[in-house]
Amino acid sequence: MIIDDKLTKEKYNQKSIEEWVMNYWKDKEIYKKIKEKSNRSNKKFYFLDGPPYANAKTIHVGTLWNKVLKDTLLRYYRMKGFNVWDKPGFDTHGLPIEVMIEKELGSNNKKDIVNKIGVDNFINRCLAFVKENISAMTKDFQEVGVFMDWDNPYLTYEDSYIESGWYLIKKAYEKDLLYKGKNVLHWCPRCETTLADYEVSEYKELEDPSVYVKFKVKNEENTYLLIWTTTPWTLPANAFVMAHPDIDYVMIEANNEKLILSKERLDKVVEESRIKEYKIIKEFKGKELEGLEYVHPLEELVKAQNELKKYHKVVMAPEAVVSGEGTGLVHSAPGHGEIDAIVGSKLGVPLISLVNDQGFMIEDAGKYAGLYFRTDANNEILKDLKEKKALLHLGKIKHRYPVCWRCKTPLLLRATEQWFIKVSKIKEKLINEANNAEWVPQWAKDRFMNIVGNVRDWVISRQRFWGIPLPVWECENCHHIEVIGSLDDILKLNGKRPSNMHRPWIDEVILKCPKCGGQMKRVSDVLDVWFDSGIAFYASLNYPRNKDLYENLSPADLILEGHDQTRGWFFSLLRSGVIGFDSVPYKRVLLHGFVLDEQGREMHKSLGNYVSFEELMSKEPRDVVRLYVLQNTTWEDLKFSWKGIEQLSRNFTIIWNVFSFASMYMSLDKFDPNNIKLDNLTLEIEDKWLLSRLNNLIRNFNKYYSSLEVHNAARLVIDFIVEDVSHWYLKLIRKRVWEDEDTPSKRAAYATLYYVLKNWLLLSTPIIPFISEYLYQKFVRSAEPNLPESISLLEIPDANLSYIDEKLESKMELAKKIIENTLSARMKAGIKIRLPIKSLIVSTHENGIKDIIIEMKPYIKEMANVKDIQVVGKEFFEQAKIYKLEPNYKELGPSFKKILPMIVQEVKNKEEEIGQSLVKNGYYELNINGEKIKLEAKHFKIQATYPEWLEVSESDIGVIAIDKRVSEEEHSEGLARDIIRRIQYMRKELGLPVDAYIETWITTDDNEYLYNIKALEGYIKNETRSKSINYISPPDDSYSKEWEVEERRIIIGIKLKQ
RNA sequence: GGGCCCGUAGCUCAGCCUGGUGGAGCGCUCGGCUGAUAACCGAGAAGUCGGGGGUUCGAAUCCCCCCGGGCCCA
Repeated sequence: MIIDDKLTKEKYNQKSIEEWVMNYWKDKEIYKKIKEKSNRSNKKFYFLDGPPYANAKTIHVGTLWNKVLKDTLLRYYRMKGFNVWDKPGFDTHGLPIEVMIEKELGSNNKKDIVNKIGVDNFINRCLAFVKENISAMTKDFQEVGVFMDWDNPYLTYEDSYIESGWYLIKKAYEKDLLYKGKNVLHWCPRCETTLADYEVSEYKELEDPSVYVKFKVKNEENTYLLIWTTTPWTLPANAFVMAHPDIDYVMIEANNEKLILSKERLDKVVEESRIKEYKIIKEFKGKELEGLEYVHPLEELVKAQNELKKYHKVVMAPEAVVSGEGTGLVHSAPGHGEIDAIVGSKLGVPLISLVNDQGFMIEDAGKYAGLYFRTDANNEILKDLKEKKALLHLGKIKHRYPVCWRCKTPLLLRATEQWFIKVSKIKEKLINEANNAEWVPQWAKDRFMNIVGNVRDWVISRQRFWGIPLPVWECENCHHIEVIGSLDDILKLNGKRPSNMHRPWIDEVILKCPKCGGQMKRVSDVLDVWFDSGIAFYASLNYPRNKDLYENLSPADLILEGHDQTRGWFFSLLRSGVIGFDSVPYKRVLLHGFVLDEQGREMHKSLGNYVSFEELMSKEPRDVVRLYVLQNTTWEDLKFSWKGIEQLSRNFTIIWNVFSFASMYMSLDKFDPNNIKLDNLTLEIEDKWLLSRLNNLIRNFNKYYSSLEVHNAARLVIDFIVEDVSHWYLKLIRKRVWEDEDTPSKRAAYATLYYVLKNWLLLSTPIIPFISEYLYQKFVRSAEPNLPESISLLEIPDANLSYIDEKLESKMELAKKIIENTLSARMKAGIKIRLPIKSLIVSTHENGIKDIIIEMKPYIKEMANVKDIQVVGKEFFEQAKIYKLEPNYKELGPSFKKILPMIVQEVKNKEEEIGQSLVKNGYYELNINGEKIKLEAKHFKIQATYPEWLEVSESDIGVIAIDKRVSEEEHSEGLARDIIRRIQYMRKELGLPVDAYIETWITTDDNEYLYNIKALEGYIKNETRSKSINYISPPDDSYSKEWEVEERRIIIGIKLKQ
């Protein structure tokens, strides 16, 4: 079938195109058909989707970028013949969702959930909420054309997923990696719950005591370590003092006491404590303090100190010593500080917390038992320190202090019992396995390896409800522990299958202790929500219930997420992979950036710079949005700008115009693309050039996709259609397709253009699938109806290397350069393009260029509107140069004295000749009164110019000049073009078909002008499809118009010739 | 405080790995074109390549320090 003209008649509207395509895909079940085709392939590609957190009804623009990036790669691999695994996922558990539901149900704390709401109600509400979000988010993803298996996502709340999670916990247990221990976490004493890191996000300006406390050095008279704290209530739990080994410390004497503190802080401490006089006794590095023992001032008042006093000495902990505050000596209570706990655990210090769930000091706090930590306990402790003369100074500080974001109660750090996985034990294995994955960009791997190298044990337990239940049962009788790996394990221990794997139902499962036969109950914790997504690599494949699938697909060929996931998901996958399977579960990782606002700040609703998905999609077409995010350097942040999108969208008009142009002329000439073999046609140079460019594009496109440089591929695809096809090729073939006759040259142009556009559509499909599908249907498939139903069912080709001709491409580049230079010379000379130029003169210092110019002559002539091109040697311009000599009297005077006026006269007469010689030889000999006189270059200021008629422009190719002399004939040719342009304009105004013939009338009162027009009648007739031109006033039934052309009045009339 | 990334024209960004006279698009000014026309073409103005130091014959590029922004951690 032939190309039809539907496209030409259609007005371009990207949004309605996209609606059409959406409906088409739906009606024809295109995704299903793509999957069927993909599934037949035996080249597997396991893509693992990082599950977005299902806590909202719409997605963030960053999430859109994430999925579009995934989509473009999946589409690419499918069109490269891979069997692509594309199951999407959603992350559904966790505290943030619990809190949202709590708010909705009016719950204030954990007790409310248990007593007022009921855990079962609460969980059901969480589940319903998450389900609503998942379907809303799915709609958003589908909206931007993300082709993934949306009917079969993996959901972390499903029973099968939970069971898969248990598998890993059991694995860890079997490998002796699971243990129960203490960990310091933020705690809200009102809500009686621990808060995860990401919940500690709200701070308040609060006032606290700022105190310098003296810890007496053991066995030294009157010598004290000076520590600083804003939390006196932690002093009873003090275990040791931390110092920095490399910074300078001093011992000073003041008020008959010796105090040890850091040199840097000395001035500040002296000032604050109002010490009037002191002297420095000693100066030394912190290292020297190591092991120095001290006596705690409250030792006798606090029961727990009986245990803690064994550890009272200075330890080296550079990570704990912050410059710019305190004294360089940090009081450490491992039960109440994060760094303290880490340092303490290395020393084997127990994590002793002296505060209970409600914030009151416990019995072990001795004298302070029963007092609330930040108020009564603080006061009582400060009073005692004063009494014991251990308080150097008591001040006040206002600082940012974390508060509970629900009840605004100040938080405290507190050691609690938690379940851990001993990741530190498998650190070496983690490092080895991490090394097996490839990262794009490469620097991401450095970042990752740094994180892996600093791994700590993993706290997996949370005292919450909406999460994977910790599969640990404990015997009430003998405290034996069983770790359950599956439902089968439950049945084996006489347990009943729960109706739902979540709390509270799972808590009702009672097992029979295999040791003593007693009742075993589940430990009430749930798992950290990070656990969930970390097991996706096997849990999403229904492992271990279906082992084949996992064994066939694993490891994942590709994962890709934002760079914040380096420590997040990428790491948790590695960790779970090594715990459960001794290997890294992915081969390649691609990082993408964040979407920031135009100034590079994070988008926040409160900052007013937030762009919602809804707003974006209502304003911009899908393909434009896709291209916008995809062309941004993938791993760098995207500074979102409406203007940027706007600019990018202009490319789409060009794409449309290219196809519209093609379909207009092809349909006019009834071009049938079926059964055409390019190699059988007589291709012109520009055809061969475009075919070379296309295949170079295909080659680079494939290269970029396989190296995951999607942005480079996207830029290339757009550049090609805009620069090579639209701006260059179409211009070159205009003359050829405007011919009436059916010439082989025209056929070749159509065949080339069709081949190129069809292949280009294939490349553009993964990036902008909507317009690609549309143009495929309307342009390609309407002529080749036997092609597959969707462009996505075709394959992206490999480059046909035989078409690539680098030499030809560089020849074209050269021609372009010459044309540019010619146009530049025209500009300077003020000769518009309509006026033909008689001669273009090019001199070059490179051999070979001459041949190229001769070969490319037709293009240069056509594009620059020149009649002839001369290639000359470089001496041409040297000889053409005219030299102006300005006498330099300072030099001439002393040399020639009296005869100088005669010399100057003579020089004026022979200026050009002398100038030439001075430049060439450096001297010129002159005869004055029979006397030989040697003139040198230094005697003149030499200025070189070119003759008037030559406009010269110099470039890296050589020197290019145009002959500015425009003949009368050429001038009138320019005038003829003026006429032609106006007739064309009128034709268009009348809405005449491109191929219609007309009759034309021209009158003007300028007879000379009319004469010139008459001389060019043939040319004008041909260009305007005029059957005849009459030089009388146009008849009434014609369409006529009065024009002004270079200050002449001209009346032109045209009429359709039937 | 630590690790990594980014900083190039008014704006958005290439170039940096592998050192050799600073680029593109948009915007701006001027001009042109007119059967793809809400398109297109040309010219021009515009840069301390974040700052400083080093290596080198030569640094946007390699090294060190600092400043600003981002992510992750402390």
